[in-house]
Amino acid sequence: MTDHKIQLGRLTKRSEFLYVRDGRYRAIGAVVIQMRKNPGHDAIRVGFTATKKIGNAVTRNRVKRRLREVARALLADYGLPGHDYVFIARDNTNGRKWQDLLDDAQKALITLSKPPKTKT
RNA sequence: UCAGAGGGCCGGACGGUCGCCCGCCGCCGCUAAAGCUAUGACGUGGCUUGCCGCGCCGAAGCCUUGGCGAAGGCGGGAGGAAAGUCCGGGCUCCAAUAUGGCAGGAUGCCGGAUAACGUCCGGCCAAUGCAAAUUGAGGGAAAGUGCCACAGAAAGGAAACUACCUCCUGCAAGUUCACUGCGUGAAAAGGCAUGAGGAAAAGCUGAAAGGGUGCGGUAAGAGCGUACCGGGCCGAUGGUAACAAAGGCCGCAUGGUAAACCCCAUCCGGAGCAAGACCAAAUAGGGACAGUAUUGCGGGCCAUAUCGUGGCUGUCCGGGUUGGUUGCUAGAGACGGCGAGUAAUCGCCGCCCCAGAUGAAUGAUCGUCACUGCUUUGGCAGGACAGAACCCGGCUUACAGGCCCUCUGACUUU
Repeated sequence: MTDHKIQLGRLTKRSEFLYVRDGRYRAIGAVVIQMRKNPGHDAIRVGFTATKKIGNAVTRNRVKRRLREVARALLADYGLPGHDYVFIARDNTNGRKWQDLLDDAQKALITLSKPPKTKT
């Protein structure tokens, strides 16, 4: 159980998003998750991205809120400390059922938490 | 009841679980500054030699104020268009954006409202509609210039052309009559051609053809005359005005286009909260003040008046970029009542505080009930347009579904 509060940090600068973009990523269902180890801290930090391809400002806001709830529900259990995450919305994120969206993100996070098989 | 016109309003509701942003409250912790003191340090005096008095310093102690952090409590938290960024203002800077002119731009019936507007309200005129109503860049075409495609004879000082009418001359054939013989003469009407004149009524066109129709008139015609319609000029009178208009005169004279140039009138400096101000960090040009020289430069351009700035010397210090703070939300403010006004709107009183984020909060999820559609009547789907970003007043555009009020026309009934 995770009774202790895990403080989720927030990515706010463009350079931080660009840093995570060069890390590992996994796309399942309606969500794409990028992850990269950040030696500068040992917390879990997260950012969200919804491009204009998703829709107008109202849909982009709603999609980012859903992804934020997904991250709050899952990262405490499946996130690795000292890593930065970026959740990217896809075209069907808005219409995806809530339980399916949770499953997608959970699978992606489990895959990412295992060490990579082929190390380059 | 059906069809239609105008205006106003709402933009699902309730609950469970888990969260976000801002403000306030009190508690705890940390921290900064000021103040107070001893069981403290120092100086000095007294004496019974380890106590007392005085002065001063000064906390890890007390107290006051401020800041930060975390558990908690309370309050608030997207729209009618928040949108497009199309107008108008407030606010800020641009070295002063002052006065006059030019250029450029915008607006354009009249009156009112307003901080202002290209907005709104009321009215006038024109067009459309049976009507309620709607629409209108709605000043000037006798200041000037330009343009009027295609078609058409002609697209603008009214003339040329076709066709029409009259007259002169010429031509050849025919008709009739006479003489007579295979021809001659005469006559009237007509044909063709040239010329002169009349007239602008007819000419397929075109968005538009220099008033229209009828009758008379005439060689043919013509406002040539006349009746009606249309038009122009003057205009009693009404209205603040746009404008309306009784009546009179004129046979009728200056086509359209100013979302073509232009003319007239009114208004307008530019850029925008990524404006601007402050703090911290770190690398090259640099900045401030004083003295000196007196000319150049500086609003889109010119002139006037001030104003700012540049060169050199001396002294003293820090700006682009990144991050943070501020600007930042109490305002042409919301609601209610009364009053003025046809209305837009304004005045007074009462009451309230109602988002301030910055990779950007204002929610995610589940259930119930309403709503809409389909349906085998059990249920199954769906929820429009759309997200504050300095703030107001408008305009424009988008919008599922629903509610209310007023008015018009037709039909039916009483």
